[in-house]
Amino acid sequence: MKIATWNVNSVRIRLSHIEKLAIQAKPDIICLQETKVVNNDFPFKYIKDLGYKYIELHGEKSYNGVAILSKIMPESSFSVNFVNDKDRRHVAIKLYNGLEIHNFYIPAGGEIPDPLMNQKFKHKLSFFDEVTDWFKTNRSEKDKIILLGDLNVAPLEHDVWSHKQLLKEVSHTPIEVEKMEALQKSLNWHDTIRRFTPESEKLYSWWSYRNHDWRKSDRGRRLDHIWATPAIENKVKAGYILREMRGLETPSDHAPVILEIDIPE
DNA sequence: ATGGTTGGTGCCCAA
Repeated sequence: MKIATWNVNSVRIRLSHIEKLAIQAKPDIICLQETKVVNNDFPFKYIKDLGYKYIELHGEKSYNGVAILSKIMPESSFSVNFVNDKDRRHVAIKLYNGLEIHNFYIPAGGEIPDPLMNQKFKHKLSFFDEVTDWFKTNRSEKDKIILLGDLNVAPLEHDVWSHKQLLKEVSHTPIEVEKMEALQKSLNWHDTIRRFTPESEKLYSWWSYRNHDWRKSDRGRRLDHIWATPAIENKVKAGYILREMRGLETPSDHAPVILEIDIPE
């Protein structure tokens, strides 16, 4: 199986980009974040014509929104509204082979990394706490689960272009990394992408629109992740980032991340 | 220290 995650920053304006991913990488399942559209206005026909007959949505107007596009029929799907608010940031599917996939769009957290001064940062930290509790309460590390999406934290020194310059920047502050590590410990999740690129090597999935030449300045961050429980860790065959998709015409600021895993459908 | 760009919206917000 091949599974992709991609923050597309509006699904309706990125249809040709999704088509390119579908044709070139041929994922069985594509998880999207920041679809920015209510369920009724989702471009169903275009996506189904690409071969993704099964579409699970948790969308909202203008902001956030997640989707799972699948060639394989899911057994069931569900969404959780973490931090008890209206944000649509999670959707999950369970397949007939027992594999469960959780697609997340974790809050970005605003500009100021202080939960007392900045409600958005507080929201982000609480979101991590609730997701951690949810997995501890409802799932076990013996379950076959993939957790993926735009987690909006670059945890490792070489997940950002300058560790030193970003220590006080939201996405790379010690408190956020601590929250992410607590989530990682909840089910002993494995970072499937870093297994294939040594921690000493720079690896990014996002480059700001605010750099004139993203390729030249290369001031990226690894905000998008794919994790697996220990139960399926040994089935993982490959994990990588499709950097070239950041260089398409009118691109998303994120690149897709791909997992190849040896689990029969 | 500041500003830089994009998307969806509606007389700016969020990233």
